[in-house]
Order: sequence, then structure tokens, then C-alpha cells
Amino acid sequence: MRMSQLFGHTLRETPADAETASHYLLLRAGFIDQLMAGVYSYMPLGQRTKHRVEQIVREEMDGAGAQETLLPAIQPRELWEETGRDALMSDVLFPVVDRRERMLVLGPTHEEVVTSLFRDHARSYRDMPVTLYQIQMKFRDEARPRAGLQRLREFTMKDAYSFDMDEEGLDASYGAMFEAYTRIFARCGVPIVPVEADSGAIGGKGSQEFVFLTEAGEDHIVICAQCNYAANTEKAEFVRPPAEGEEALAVEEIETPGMTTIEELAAFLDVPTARTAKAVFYTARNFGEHSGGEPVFVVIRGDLQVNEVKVVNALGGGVELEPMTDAEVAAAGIVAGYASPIGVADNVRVIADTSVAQSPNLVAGANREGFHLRNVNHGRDWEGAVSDIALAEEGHACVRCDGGTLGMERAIEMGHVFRLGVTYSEPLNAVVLDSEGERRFPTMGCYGLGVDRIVAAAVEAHHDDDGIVWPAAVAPFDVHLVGLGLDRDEAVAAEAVALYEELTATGLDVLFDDREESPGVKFNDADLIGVPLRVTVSSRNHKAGAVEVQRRGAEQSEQVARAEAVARVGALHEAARAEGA
RNA sequence: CGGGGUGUAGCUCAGCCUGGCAGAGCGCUGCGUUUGGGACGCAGAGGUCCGCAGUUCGAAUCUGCGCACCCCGACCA
Repeated sequence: MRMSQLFGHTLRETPADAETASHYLLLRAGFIDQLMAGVYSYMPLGQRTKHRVEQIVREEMDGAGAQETLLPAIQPRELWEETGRDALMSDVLFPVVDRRERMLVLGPTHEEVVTSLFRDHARSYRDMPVTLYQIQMKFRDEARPRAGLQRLREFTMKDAYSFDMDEEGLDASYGAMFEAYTRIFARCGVPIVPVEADSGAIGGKGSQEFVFLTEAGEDHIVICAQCNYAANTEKAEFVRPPAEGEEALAVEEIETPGMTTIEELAAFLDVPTARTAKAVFYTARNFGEHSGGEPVFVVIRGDLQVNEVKVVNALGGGVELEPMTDAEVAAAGIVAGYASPIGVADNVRVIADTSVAQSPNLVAGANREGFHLRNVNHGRDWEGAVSDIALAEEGHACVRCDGGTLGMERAIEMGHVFRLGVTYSEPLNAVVLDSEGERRFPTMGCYGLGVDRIVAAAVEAHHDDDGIVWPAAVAPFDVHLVGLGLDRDEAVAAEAVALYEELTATGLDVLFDDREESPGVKFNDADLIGVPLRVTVSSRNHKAGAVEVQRRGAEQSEQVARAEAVARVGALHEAARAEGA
């Protein structure tokens, strides 16, 4: 590609709205352009990189035995009603109406469609196991798109779906995808950590995320400093700081005027927050509903925070929590600021974190303005389902090893693999016959990966003050050929063109800067765009019978004899590719 | 969805407080000089000052209502 023909230019100044490195570098280098919030065009350079990422994904999916398909992005809403996810995902669904006023949606994910496809074409265990995948646009009306390609409303996902007869089959299919993901991220130069995760709106019986640790990320991950335990905070478990094992004492009412927060209360009574019980109350509603719902009263030790994802799971899932309104608090007979698990109305669901169940003699509200109770004990003074509903925080003790401490990192979720089970095959009635002739629901897995996020993460992981430093496998070009002073010296120009053609003939993708620009402009653009190898042809080099080759990001360049140039560049290219593999 | 911020040339922004000719730098076009790390001179093109309404002799500037975008949080794959 001759740079004089390339559509799009580098920008000298950083666009004001871009904050993260991947965002402003991709904009400045001319890879992407924003159309609206969370929606971007890929310009030629960006599209080349995206293609290379997709090709790596394809190779690894095919290598793992998955078969490529292409499922419709536009889908009938009824299909989503069959699984109930029209309500569950209603806040991100892009609705569409056709000319006959039929309700359609732009697909945010494809479990329903692929299960429908499977239902129509798979007949028995002889058609299985099978894993289908596609690389396709997904549409989600995100509340807050952000950071360039990191959170988009229209994005490219590789999604795969496995169908097996039993758990052992799912284990094998899931394992194969897990391995493929590990290889994909390694080849793209994105360092990832697999972490335990909540499966959210996708559902199923367990999932793992592949995350890229970066300050620019929006997920929070806890990682044990001692063992390999790593989990999204939505899911993360931890060992509660131990309670003092004293005998249960008699309940005692105490006056605590104006002490409506845990901090005030603990200071007033001069006890650690871990000796108090905190109450938080919610209304749990089905998705898409805005009234009614079930009152939920959550009790947790004062030194811990409530993890709402865990509360939803403790309630059986499928609901969303909203803080109770003042009217709902009053209706539930709760005195805010002095709420007590003792004497809660029968229609209120009470959930206790394991921390309160294992801590004797806590201070809790008296459900009476200006009063608290000392020596409240779960099981003796009040009942309530015990569950892990606490948010893991930095410094908490690891559940998987002895003496390990959890650290907190920010991360971008790059991929997510789920063990679905029959979450979709059952409601969609995708039945196959097993070897006994019995009708069975296949056990499914699904595996998603964000292509745009790989592009963004590769930049986030590989850049310097001058620009992008692409991993060779996903660079838009293999070689950036810089010709200096081509309009002044015909011999140099001829040499540059000849080298361009020779390098291209060996199969390398070459970006040839044949523009009439000053050397400084060309070098700065080359650094910004970040192609792994830069080859400079100039009158100075020409006189020495050489060209100059420099690895992007390297301190030194090397002079290579003109006659050796093609072979040397080829060898350096192979070496650069090998680094990422 | 809550909080904060910003909308003026392709980009980065000044002008707004205190109403009175639409501005700068970079980029862009042409000509000339220059040529190994974002050169220089000359000449030029380029505007719905986010939109609508209001106040005023007069609005980029003041007021109201919208819209868009960004950031933090909530939520989310």
C-alpha cells in the first residue's frame, strides 16, 4: 500500500475526548473514527488490524474443531420471549419494527438463535458433539459506552456455542474452547488472566472470564498474592475476618440518639464496626417491571459491604434490586437508621451474610427511633437465610489457600466462557435422541470474545510515548517502508520502489511512505502507526549501498546491505512473529 | 439512571463574566525555498458559534427548554 493513496491521516493533536491510550492512539493514528456514542468506523488501517485478529480467532476456533456459521443479527422478538430474556435484557435490547409492524430486535447475543438452528437440524446424539461459532456484530444499547473500543454499542464478537449429550461432553468442549482462548490472546499479544465470574444475564452453572489487567479497565478483579485464585468481585469469595468467640449474652436496648450510620454508631459505642450488624433493604423486581416486587432485608456485618450480584443469586436470580423507596420502607415497618432484623414483618425476605451468622453479640438496630440493641445473635434472636452476599475487598483473606491476601486490580473483560447446561435447550425445546432412543436436552456451553477489545487491549499493552507498538501478528502491515527525498533523487526513488515490490513479492504486507513529506513527519507517523519493522531508503543510505532497518520500539537501527535487505527483513519479520506466538 | 463537565473552522482552543466587524495555532490548497525526527516565506480557501424559543436597537455572549458528546458512579458481556 502506498501511503500517498491511503485513506485517512494521522492527527497531530490528541482529540480532547479521548482519555485512555488505546482510544487516543487509535484515533490519532487514523485507525478508527467515532460516529456517535459507542459506535465507530474502522478506517483502512484499523480494518486491517481487526481482520488479522479475526483471522487468528478463526484459525484457533477451526483448530479446536468448531464450525463457522453466520447467524442473523436481526431477530424476531418472540424468540426472546420464549426464554424470557426479552425482559431480562430489555434495558440493552435495540428494538426494531418492520414494515408489517412486527417486533424485532438487533441481536445482543445469539443463544436463542443458535439453539433454534440446532433444534431444526440436529436429530440425535450422532450429530453431536458440535460447536458452532460466528464472528459478527452485536448490538447492545449500553447505558454508558466508554473509552473508544472498550465499551461499544455496536461491536464485533466471536461467539461460539457447544452442544453435548452430557456433562463429560461439556467438560471436553469447554476445555477445548478454554485452550483456544488462551492461544488466541497469546497470539494477539494481550496478556490475560482467567478469573472466576458471575454468569449474569447469560445464565448457566458457572463461568470464567479472561481479563486483561489494566488501570484503564472497568471491572474489578481480586487476585490472591499467594496462590492462583483470581475472581471478578461480582463473584469473589473470601474468608471473613474472624469474630471473637464469646458466649451469647442477653439482648440489651441502648439509647443511640442520631446514630444512623455504622461509622457514627461504632464511634459512639466505641466498638469496632465488625461488632455491628448493618441492614440494607431492597425491593426485588422482575426485569422490566417498575412496581410491586418483593421486599428484601439484607443483614451484613458492619465492616463489610453488600455485593448485590450475590444477593440476586441468593434470591434465585432473574430479578433486579432497587433500594427501597421511603414509602416501601414505611410499608415494610422498617425504621430507617435503626433497622433491625428482629421483628421484621413476615412478608419481608431476610438474608444474612455468613459474617453475621458467625459473629456473636452484634449491635443491631432496635427498629425504634434513637435506639439500638446490643448482643444480637442470629439464630437465637432472629432467623434469616444465611448466604455469602459480601463484597470482597483488598486485604481480605483468600479462601483457597492459607495465609494468602487478596489484592485488587482493574481489568477489561476480553472473553467469557459459560457452562450453560440446559438453560436454553430446555425452554426452546431443542430435543435430541440419545443412544437409547430417549429424548434429551443437550448440555450447552457458550463462549464469547470481544474482537474490538482485543484491538484496544493490544494497544493498551503495547505503546510508548511516540505511539503504538503493534504485536507483529496484529499489526496493520508487516513493514513500513520510508522513502526520504524521493522527489529529489530519481535513483533513490527507483530503489525505494524496487524494494517495495521485492518485499511485497515475498508475501509481506508493506506500507510504503512515498509522500512528499519531510523526514520528521514520516518518522513520527511511522512511530505513531506502530508497524513492527521500519525500513528507510534515503540518499545517505543509497550512497552507502545500504538500507536502514529498525524494529519499532528498539533503540538502535541496523544498516543492511541493499543486496541483503529483503532476506534480512524477512528474517526479522519471522522473529517478530515468533515473539507473539 | 444519578452526579459533574463540554459544545465556536478538519483538529486543539480563545472570545462569553461586562451584548456591538467571527478569532489564533495546527491542519488544508497554490507558488517558491528547504530536506534524517512534526521546516520556512508569500498568497488563499474554510463557520448553522449544537438546536429552538425568548429578552434586546443589536445575541457566540443574557434567559428558558431541548439535543449531542465526554468523565465519575450505578448497571452491564
